Amino acid sequence: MKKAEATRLNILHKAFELIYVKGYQTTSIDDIIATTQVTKGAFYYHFKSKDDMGLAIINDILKPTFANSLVKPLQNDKNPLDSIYNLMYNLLMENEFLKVEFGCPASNLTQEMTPWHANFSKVLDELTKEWIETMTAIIEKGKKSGFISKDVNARQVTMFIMSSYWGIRNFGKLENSKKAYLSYLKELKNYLNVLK
Amino acid sequence: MKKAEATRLNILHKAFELIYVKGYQTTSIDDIIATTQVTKGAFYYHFKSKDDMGLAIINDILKPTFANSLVKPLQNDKNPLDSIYNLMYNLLMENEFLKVEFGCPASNLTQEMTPWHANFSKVLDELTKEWIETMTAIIEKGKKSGFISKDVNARQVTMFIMSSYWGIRNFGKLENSKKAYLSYLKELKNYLNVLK
DNA sequence: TTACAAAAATACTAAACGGTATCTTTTATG
DNA sequence: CATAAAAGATACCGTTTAGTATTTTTGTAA
Repeated sequence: MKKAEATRLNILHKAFELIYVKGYQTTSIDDIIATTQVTKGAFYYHFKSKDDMGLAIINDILKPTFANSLVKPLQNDKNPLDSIYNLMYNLLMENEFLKVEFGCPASNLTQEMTPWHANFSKVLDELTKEWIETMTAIIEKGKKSGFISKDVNARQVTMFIMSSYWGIRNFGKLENSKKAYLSYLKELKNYLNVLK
Repeated sequence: MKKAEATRLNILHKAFELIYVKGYQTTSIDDIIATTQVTKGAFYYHFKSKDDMGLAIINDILKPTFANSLVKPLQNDKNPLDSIYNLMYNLLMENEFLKVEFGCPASNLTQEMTPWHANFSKVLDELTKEWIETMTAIIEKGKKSGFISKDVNARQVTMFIMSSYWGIRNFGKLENSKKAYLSYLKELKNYLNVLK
C-alpha cells in the first residue's frame, strides 16, 4: 500500500517535471517510464490513461503547490499591495522551481490543452479561480482598511495584474532572460502605487 | 509558376488556421493535406519539412498580418494612449479573425515552441521586437508632444502593457468568454490614464 | 509535335505513439 | 506458512507520425 503510493507519486512528480519542460503532448508515456524507471505495466496499474495521469498531476501536484506558493503568500502582509508585489517578485526572481525558459506551468497547460480537453480546462479554471478570488478578497479588505483607494474595482485590478503576470512569463520564455522580469516588476510597482 | 504559388499559399493559409486552432505539434501533415486537398507529394514539393513550412507560416503569413494589425494601428492617432487603447479594443473585441477560445497565434506559438525550436523562437522574437519598438517609440513621442508624463519609462510601460495583453488572451481562452476582456479593457484604460 | 522541366499524385517506409494482454513477483493478512 | 490480491514486468497490437521514392500529369518553349 505504501510502496505503491510512493511509486504513484514518483510518476506524478517526474512526469510533472517533464511536462513543465517539454509540454504535455510531446511528453510520451515512454519518456515518463524511462525517467521514472517504472515499467509500462506499473504505469497503467496506477493510471487508466495518459489523460488520467495528466489530471492527477494538476489535482495532486499543481493544485497544492499553487495554493502554497501563489495563494497563501497573498494573505501574509497587512498591506495587500505589498503582498501582491512581494508575491510577484518571489515568483519571478527567487522561486527556484520555476524556470524562466519554461514559463509558468499552469499557463503552459492552459495554453496547450484549452479548449480541446474539457477536463483539463475545468481543473485549470478551478485553480485560477482560487487565485482570483483570493486576490480580489485581499484588495477588498485593503479598501476597507485604507491601504487601497475606494475607487478601485477589485476584480478588475485582479484580472489586470494576473494577466500581466501570465504575459510576462511568456516574454521571459521568449527572450530566455529575467531582464524582462525586472522592468515588469518596476512598472508593476508603479501601477500598484496609484491604487493607494 | 502562378499555379504553384497559389498552391503554396493555400497550404500556408489552411495550415495556419489549423495550427492556430489545434497547435503546431498536434497538427499533422496528414491533417493539412486533408483540408487543403493537396497530396503529400505536392506538399513536399513546396516545403522540405514540416518545420520549413512552420517557419514559412510565420514569415509569410504571421509577420505581414502582425505588421498590419498590431504595429500599423499604433501609429494612427495623435495621442499614443488612444492608439494603444483602440488597438487593444479592436484586437480583443472586434477583430473577426482572432477567436477568444484560441487565444493569440503568436503567443500560442511562443508558448509551444520556445525554448525547443530555436528557429521558431528567433522569428517569433523578431515579430515581438517590432511590436515593442513601435510601442516604445510612440510613447516616447507622446512624452515629447505632452500627451504622456515625462516620468514614465517607455520601455517599461510597453512591456507591462504587452504582457497584460498576452495574459488576458490566456484568460479568455480559459474561460472561453469575452467577459474577461471587458474588465481588462476598463482597467487598461485606468492604467493608461495615469500615464498622462 | 516534341522535349523537358515543373508540379502533383501514389505508394510506401521506419519509427513512435497510446494502450492492452499476459505473465511474474511482492506484499499483507489469515 | 499458505494464499490471494496488489504491484510490476514484458511483449506486443493497431494506429499515426514525418518523410521518401517513384511515377504520372501539366505547362511551356522550340
